[in-house]
Amino acid sequence: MDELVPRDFETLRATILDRRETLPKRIAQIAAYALDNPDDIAFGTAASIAASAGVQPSTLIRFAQQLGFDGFTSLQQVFRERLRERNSSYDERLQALRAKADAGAGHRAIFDGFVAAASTSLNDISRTLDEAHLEDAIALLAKADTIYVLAKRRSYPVASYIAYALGKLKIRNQLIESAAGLNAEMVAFATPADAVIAISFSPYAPATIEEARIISEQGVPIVAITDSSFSPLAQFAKVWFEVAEADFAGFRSLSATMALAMALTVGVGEKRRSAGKKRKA
Amino acid sequence: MDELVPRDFETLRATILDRRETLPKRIAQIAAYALDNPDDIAFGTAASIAASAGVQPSTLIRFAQQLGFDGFTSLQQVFRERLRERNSSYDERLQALRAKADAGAGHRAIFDGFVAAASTSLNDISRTLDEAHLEDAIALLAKADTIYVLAKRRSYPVASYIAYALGKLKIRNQLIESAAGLNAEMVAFATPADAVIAISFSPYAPATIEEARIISEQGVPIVAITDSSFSPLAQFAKVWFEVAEADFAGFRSLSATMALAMALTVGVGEKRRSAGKKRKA
DNA sequence: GGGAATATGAAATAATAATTCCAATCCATA
DNA sequence: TATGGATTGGAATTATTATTTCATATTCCC
Repeated sequence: MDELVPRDFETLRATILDRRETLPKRIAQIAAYALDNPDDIAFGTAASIAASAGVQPSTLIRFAQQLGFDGFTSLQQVFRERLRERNSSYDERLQALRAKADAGAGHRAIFDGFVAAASTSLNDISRTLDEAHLEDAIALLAKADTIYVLAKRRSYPVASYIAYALGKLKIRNQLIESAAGLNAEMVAFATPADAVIAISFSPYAPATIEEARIISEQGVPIVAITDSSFSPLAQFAKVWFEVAEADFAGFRSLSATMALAMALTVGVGEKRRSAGKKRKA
Repeated sequence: MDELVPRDFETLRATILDRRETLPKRIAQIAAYALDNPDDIAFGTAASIAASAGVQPSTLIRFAQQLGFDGFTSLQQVFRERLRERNSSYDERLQALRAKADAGAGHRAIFDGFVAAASTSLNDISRTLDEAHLEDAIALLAKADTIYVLAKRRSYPVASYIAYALGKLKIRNQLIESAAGLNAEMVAFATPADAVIAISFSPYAPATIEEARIISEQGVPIVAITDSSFSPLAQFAKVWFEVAEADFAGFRSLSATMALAMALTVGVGEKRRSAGKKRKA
């Protein structure tokens, strides 16, 4: 043995590419197949992989041995490890990144942390979103005259994006902003024929809660996006979604909330378009 | 057989959680282990998994059979398929989802589309972000008296989040909003001792470009987040980032931009904190 | 073109892993 | 507390899969 055995996928890949020219035909064939279909190597049996690649199982083993492994099985470990890595819970990565950032490991670590927090949140909501709630919420919003959008502080960016998207889709909407202190008046215009999208996470902005309470007492149905069933928003809402956003460096991600918000918005647009002919006539 | 066999991981997971209460002790033990360590199930052998979970291999097989599989092997397929899925390029998934949404496959497909678009964008920026630019941008912003934040329309939510985060971090900042039409005056206050974060994507909001031009002519350094080197913002900027956001149903994701924006913001906070003693004294 | 070294195919063999079976144990119920 | 049914442990069996072997083919020098 004149060499170290590649223990991780990237090294292995580099080694293979490096020797590509010098490999015998069939071995090169399996080498190419391995780089093109790493998942198959990870999961398949020697026989099945060999068949897919159009070689004999023994060739596959020779390939592994040529790379310094003692057999196909240990080569396969590297491919499996790769999947594990790639897949290793974002939560763990996030944990590691938080530690790294705390230790002052540069700004790239901070950036990676935010990316990981966003990814975690997206994974999470993807798993937990209740489809029936989504349908209910869209149905409710689609028949509203005006959609009011209510969110402050940290959640405000989501509200402003919803308002932008609704505008683009030509859906009448009103963002309840606090700039001029006219919120109470704005809220007073809402009727049961309208609807509200309200967004708030712990610690809940008091103004959001208060306005949600008032508006629900006027009989206006509310779709809420919040973070737990104990949220005061949940009790005012006709339909509510629980969204758990991962946080990093003290700032929670908005990615999951954004995705849900956009799905609601575009969903409403779709629903109106397909139901439009009847009503608008 | 009184039931359908779960063919995908999510269904399987739901089935397991559903029956958790009614399962015999050892079976419940392996069930919990399976949900906690899905990767181990995907790659391990019946014997190794059983050992890790503290049960007999036969129990593992009974577990599988109880769920309707005909053995451990077919149960394992589901866990392997999950890894394959998770790992299969988000781009391909996005493609499929777009088609599905176009075909009117319900609102869940729309939601999945936005999640996939966000994930794709995050993956992408994670790969392509230039670390040196990040350092430069943070250095530039950290020494600014006031950070001006400039973005309209689609990018406005990002700007508002930046402003919120800067405020939280006690960093003086000014969001250039258009509400009262006083932008020109606001912009006129900026000096070369300040800095700007400007965000704009094609089709570039004319107001953003115009204000960026004016402010750069006043000698105020600009950090830009935009989508190509041809962007008019890029030419006014001292440092600029290229961010490619995937789009779905006509709306581009903001997740990558958000992650970058947060990294800049928190990065500036960090830098100020570590340099603070010198300057503030 | 001849011959040695190398590469390949196919089947035999060895290893490993899944499954089955049965005795022992646990648990609920009368 | 006895009894039947369900559950569990552990070894025996069966199936599957990796590896080895050897005969055959190919390639590369001289």
